[in-house]
Amino acid sequence: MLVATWNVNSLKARLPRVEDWLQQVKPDVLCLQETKLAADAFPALTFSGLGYESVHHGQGQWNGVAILSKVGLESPTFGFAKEIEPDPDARIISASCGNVRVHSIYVPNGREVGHEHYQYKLSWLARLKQHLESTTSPSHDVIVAGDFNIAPTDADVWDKALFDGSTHVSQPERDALKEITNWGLVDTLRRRYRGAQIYSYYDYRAGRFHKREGMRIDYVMASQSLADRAVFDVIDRNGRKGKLPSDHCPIVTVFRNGSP
DNA sequence: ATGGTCGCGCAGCGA
Repeated sequence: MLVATWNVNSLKARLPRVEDWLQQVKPDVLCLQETKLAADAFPALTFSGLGYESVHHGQGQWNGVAILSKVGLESPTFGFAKEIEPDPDARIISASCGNVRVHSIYVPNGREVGHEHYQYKLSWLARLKQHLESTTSPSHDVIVAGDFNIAPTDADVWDKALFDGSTHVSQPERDALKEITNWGLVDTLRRRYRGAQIYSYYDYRAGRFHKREGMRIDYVMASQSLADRAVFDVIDRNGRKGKLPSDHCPIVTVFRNGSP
């Protein structure tokens, strides 16, 4: 099963590229973030024409997450589980694709350390852990994929000194991420390419992409049973090239089929 | 050069 995640930075602006990418890569499951679309503007018919079922949690203008699947799409949920303090933003959607529980997430940016939005980010990460604990078990096949807006280690930013003291690298954010991975998730791409300077996001400004000055803040996280079957991981730099790209690359992981 | 670009929506904010 080929699973991918892509922060498209407006699905309206990016739809032609997403269509092309789907036809070239043919993922079984694609998690999208920052659709920036209202519910009634989501192009479900375009995706069904390409063989994909889809679900979308949108609010229009900002945020918005979706899951596309050609291996089944059952039991969708929108936002956090109902016993958890609700999120005013559309940042998480979950569904079962085949036998895998998939969560497409867009973690808040945080803006600046100490900012109100930074506290919201930490709170959101704690609620994500609660959501995982209350909706599924790490002993099952679980995917949490999306834009985490956290560089897990200093190897995940192009200039450690430049980011010193800013969001995405602060210890409380990294600790909150560790809490989530400790629940039972593996960053399969980082496991395969330990220490490699490879990035998923490049600021549009200053020619960052061409200078390879980015951050790795998007990942496909898999529970252990799935991670044991991960046979291929890649950050698709081609997805960031050419005309009208998102500022994020698609991330792809391939899992071998289950059972021995 | 002390910024640099997008997307939103139509000013200026957010990323």
